[in-house]
Amino acid sequence: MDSALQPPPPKTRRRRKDARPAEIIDAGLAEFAEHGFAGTKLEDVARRAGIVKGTIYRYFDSKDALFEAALKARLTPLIDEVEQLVATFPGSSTELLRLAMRLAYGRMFQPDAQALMRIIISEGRRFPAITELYHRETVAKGRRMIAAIVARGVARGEFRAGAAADLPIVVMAPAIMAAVWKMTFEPFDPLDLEKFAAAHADLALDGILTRGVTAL
Amino acid sequence: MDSALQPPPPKTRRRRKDARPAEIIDAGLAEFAEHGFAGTKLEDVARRAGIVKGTIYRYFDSKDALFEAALKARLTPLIDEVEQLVATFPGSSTELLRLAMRLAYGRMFQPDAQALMRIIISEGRRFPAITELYHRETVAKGRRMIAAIVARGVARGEFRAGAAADLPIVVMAPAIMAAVWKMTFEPFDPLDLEKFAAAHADLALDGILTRGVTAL
Amino acid sequence: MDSALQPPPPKTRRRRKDARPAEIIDAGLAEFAEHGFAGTKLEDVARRAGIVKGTIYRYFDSKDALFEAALKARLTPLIDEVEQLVATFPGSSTELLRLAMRLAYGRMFQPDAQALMRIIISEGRRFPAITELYHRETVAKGRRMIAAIVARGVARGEFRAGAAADLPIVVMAPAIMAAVWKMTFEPFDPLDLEKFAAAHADLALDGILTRGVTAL
Amino acid sequence: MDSALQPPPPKTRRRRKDARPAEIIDAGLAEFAEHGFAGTKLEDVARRAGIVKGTIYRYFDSKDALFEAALKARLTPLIDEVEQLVATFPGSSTELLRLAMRLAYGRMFQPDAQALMRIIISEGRRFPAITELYHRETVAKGRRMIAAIVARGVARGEFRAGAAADLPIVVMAPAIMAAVWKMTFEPFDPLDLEKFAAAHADLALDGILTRGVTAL
DNA sequence: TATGAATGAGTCTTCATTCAT
DNA sequence: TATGAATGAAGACTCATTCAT
Repeated sequence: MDSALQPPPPKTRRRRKDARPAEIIDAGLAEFAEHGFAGTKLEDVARRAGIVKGTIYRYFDSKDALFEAALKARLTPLIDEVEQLVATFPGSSTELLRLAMRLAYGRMFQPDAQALMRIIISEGRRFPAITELYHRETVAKGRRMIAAIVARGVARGEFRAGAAADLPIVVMAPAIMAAVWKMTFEPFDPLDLEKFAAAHADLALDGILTRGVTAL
Repeated sequence: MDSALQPPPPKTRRRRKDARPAEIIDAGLAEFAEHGFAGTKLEDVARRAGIVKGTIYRYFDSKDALFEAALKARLTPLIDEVEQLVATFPGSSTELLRLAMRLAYGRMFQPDAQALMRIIISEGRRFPAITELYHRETVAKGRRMIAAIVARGVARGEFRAGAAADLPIVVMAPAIMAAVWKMTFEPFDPLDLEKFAAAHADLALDGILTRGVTAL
Repeated sequence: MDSALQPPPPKTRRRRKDARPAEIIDAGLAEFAEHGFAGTKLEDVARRAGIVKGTIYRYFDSKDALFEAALKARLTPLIDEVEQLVATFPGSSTELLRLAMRLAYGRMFQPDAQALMRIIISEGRRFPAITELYHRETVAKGRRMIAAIVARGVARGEFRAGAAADLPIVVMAPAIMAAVWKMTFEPFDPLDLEKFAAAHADLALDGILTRGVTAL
Repeated sequence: MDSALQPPPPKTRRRRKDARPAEIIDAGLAEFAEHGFAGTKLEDVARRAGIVKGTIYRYFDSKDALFEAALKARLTPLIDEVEQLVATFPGSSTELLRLAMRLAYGRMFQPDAQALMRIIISEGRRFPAITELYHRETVAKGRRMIAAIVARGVARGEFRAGAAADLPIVVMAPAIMAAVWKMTFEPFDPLDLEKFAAAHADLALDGILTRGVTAL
């Protein structure tokens, strides 16, 4: 997916370490995710990219510019066609929801996506344009997708109408917690993603209440 | 609760610039939450506290020390007695869970708690000791609490055993998403906390599936 | 005259090298005159002022700001009262002109004035605001002064009306050449200022033609 | 005159970007005059010459080398034969002086000569070898020329012996002021060169005093 | 204790210069 | 020969920290 961003290796051997923008962006993303914007030293980015500090400026006007470019490069927009998928999906809404959850988990826990998320949470306030972009291309689309699925389920009588269905993002919410957990507490208290995803699905579909019992 | 950290106002009037540690900590917390550790300038902290940069060093050895002190000061440990509450709670487990959720929401969205959370997410990696402390005093306790509640519900036949009950933190997970959302996307796409909490409770208790239908 | 710009020495002993703005300005002016704006290193300015690079920034926002401040501080405006002097001068216009020339030479060849002039010539294009200020406060006033003197001489029948009297700045012009010469060729071909001033006066008053002979 | 420095265009058509030394020198001279030595970026010189930064190094060893080469290339030595002209000039010394002044003005206000002068004034101190060369080839020769003319005038009884005749450079001095003025204050206070030259001649020949009146 | 000036170790950024193609 | 990428040594500017008062 991201591979489109990295042009194929050049035909002839390169100078020293092959330092095209893409590698700088990779290095930058990693450093920004690790140290935050202010805490990142361009020297470290350069070293990680195998080049020298000054070279960064051949491709990016400033640290800010690199930051924005790096985030934008990795911000892989959710495909809009999902809504069509929803419309044409042959199976049950439960299956569809499970599929969506698998996609979401599969995507959210890619290293790049994790890095991006961490950066957005940490630095978003200072880079509203990027936050807005991220929100528009990823968050909002994801929300529309899950809303469409829930709406379908309700329409077909598979899902309950109610407060949860009215704010369907809550259905996907636990995945965010898992992501935040992983980027924060993993070293002290690792999270078993498989189990968590299963618990998530279990909760989201059936709730915690015993079957047949009317919730308070 | 925090009051223990803020000594009672002195009996006599203070100088215009009243710069005790607590005010420095307040200022520091705010600045750290806003700009991150590396991005925070002690000069700004001082200005916000109404004092002068050098004065900070009268109370804190270094920026690091202030950072740790500020976080520790605001890190209000969850009271351990909750488990007793769970043991002695007279009502239904649903009621108990709703109560816990109210407590959680009431607490997590205090400005201080939000600031703390944001800082932990942003800077946790670089300050493992603090992250660990936060995890121990807040996260782990919260998890034990919710686990106790769920266990009680299951034991009393009110809650389903199953994947969710096995990883009960998932029950509280959506609140985290709300917190992250507020600290990140609120300006672009505000979240109605009341509605969200209601949807959360609705989902957590009943799931999204229609009643009486066995989930796939 | 400039002394007004240098506050009296402080009552108590100073820290290290006594580094108030005025000393930084002195150092800056010297360095700028010697190396031009771009060629001047703030480190050198600091060293010359007996301080450290960073200290400059306590007093000046940037190299630019120091540059402008330094020039403005040394730009001692010509006193406007000269015109009154012209109106009330009791002697002949020749005496008055000689007096003005003495003043001009006495002033233009002060080290500060030389430094200022050299900087204005070298950097004026890049700092139009300063050039304009210099022009307004020094050059234009000087020109008005000489114009007034010449007008007086013409009115009293002492000076010839004619092309020179119509553009009286030409009367003072040779002094500029002397200044430029001194700042440029002095090491190779020193200029005897006394002799030059005498030659200047001789030329300006009598011209090169023999008396009684009508020029071409 | 300069043509010796610019080789004739090649017989065959050139590539689009025709970047021989002469064009680099043109560009360099312009940039140096505009921004000074330190303030000039080779990248800008290259762009102005229609080539690329690295190419400059094919022709010049360093920025310094380009600087010197550029100045030397434009430094058109005054022709030594002037002295012969003086010796053989048929007309009056006044006519001869006027002729010399016309030549001087005609030459000094060429764009190249202006650029050169500005650079010499601005950077001369840092490049004594060039300053000395300029002095030797232009200034000193000019001075000899004017000295010869004045001497002739005095010898023929047309010019007064006296202080001005003893330091004949003062006769030409106003032209320098005009040059400095043009390169510095022209945007704020333009100088009418025709009028100035006329005033200059008027002053230099007749002085400001009324005819028939003994000065001072 | 509080201040504010000073320090100096960084950090970003620029740019003359080199080098492989 | 010309290019354009890369280098690395500065240089402007910042800011945590120190220190005299």
